[in-house]
Amino acid sequence: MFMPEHAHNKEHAILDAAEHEFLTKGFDGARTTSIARAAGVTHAMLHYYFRTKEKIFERILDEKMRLMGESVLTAFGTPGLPLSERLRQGIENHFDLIAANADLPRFVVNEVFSRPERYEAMRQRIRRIMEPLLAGLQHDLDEAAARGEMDSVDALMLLLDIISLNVFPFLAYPVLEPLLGDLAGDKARFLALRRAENVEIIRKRLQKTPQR
Amino acid sequence: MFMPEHAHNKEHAILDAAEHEFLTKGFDGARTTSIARAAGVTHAMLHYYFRTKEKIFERILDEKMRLMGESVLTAFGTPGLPLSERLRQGIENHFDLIAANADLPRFVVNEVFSRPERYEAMRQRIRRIMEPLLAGLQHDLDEAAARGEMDSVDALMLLLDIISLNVFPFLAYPVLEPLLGDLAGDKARFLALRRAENVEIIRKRLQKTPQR
DNA sequence: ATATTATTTAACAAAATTGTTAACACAAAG
DNA sequence: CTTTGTGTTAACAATTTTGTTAAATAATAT
Repeated sequence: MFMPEHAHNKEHAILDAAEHEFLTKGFDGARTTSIARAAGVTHAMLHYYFRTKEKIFERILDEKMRLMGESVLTAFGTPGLPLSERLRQGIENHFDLIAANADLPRFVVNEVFSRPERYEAMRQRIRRIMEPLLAGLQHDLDEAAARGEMDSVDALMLLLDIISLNVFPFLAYPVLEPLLGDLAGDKARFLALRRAENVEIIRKRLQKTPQR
Repeated sequence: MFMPEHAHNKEHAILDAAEHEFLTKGFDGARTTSIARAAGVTHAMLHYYFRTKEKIFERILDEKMRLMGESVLTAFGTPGLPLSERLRQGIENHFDLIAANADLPRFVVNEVFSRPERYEAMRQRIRRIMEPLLAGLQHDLDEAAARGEMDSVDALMLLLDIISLNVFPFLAYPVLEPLLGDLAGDKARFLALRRAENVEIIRKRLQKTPQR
């Protein structure tokens, strides 16, 4: 029976169960006993493998923050395309990545943004990921503006526009749902419309104001 | 010593302390003993006035949800102005109301959006507040579009654009802060820029695409 | 085979947390 | 003054929750 020794069955089962528990209930609402039950192990095993609830949580949080940063990078990182096309693809990729991890935004808002000590530890990582991306984007935006192809904008403001528009609907969906009228219940169709709207609003934001 | 009997000193002190505790820590993270300590009463008083932790929480949640709905209504409710001006004022008022209650969005995202049973109870209220507002806005948008003054848009999509853009920066501020560069630490200045950006992006969204 | 190390279990322990209760204080009403 | 109702306190209780530990079992190495 060969099995790579890093893939402890139970350790992995615990991490899977913990991910679900922490993502849906948050750190304070999560119960180690509930994680153990879902993983099919006694709760003493949690402590054997991870010592404390905090340590399991950190494992999950680290992974999710990495995914979050990665999603921004891979979404907007495609080079070799005209800027407007790169942005359109970036918005769509970013939207799709969030759609595929729809509970991630709320988790990050809950667990990171509300605890200064947690995001203190991530400041550096965030900067190292975002600053080069912003610098490159700003460079391209400035060039396009100098050629008169686009309105001049600040890269951070533009990225914040995009992320706000892409993320917020997933946070607010439960409250939105009763307002959707004819497309209530048809989440997929709403999301498709929303994705298109986000592309369109950013396209128009960058459009040069017509001279009159 | 006259004192309106509904203004029990301690009852009010408990509600104040509970508001702070629940807003900053959420239902699961909040401790009734901590609320009692902050209010300067024994924790038995909490149960005397409110029976259970749940009941105190509901009081706070109800008030905050009302404030949330009210903020949208009062922000966009000003009649008798041209639509573009009404929208500009609406965006600015809504932004300012959130800025004055900066911990509200996270609270609502945490406590309502993640608990189906909680927002189930609010569906009706949300509909009764939002549907007339949306219908009125859609009417005006359609008129302006028919006159050729504006691009044609769906009112719900437009409102979601605005709320996304206004709310998200407050949710994400802790993560944004290290990226602000020269205006890091100067939250007021960043928020002023952000408010202006939100007005501008919506203005351009509604702008008719130039014929070519 | 034996020794050593890793994994697993069940029972226990400590602390925290929400909620209850009986007694007490005190003002107002009769 | 006595009664009645409200507010208040301290002590207690029940449960939950995280974490520990000693003993049992399985795996691995010597």
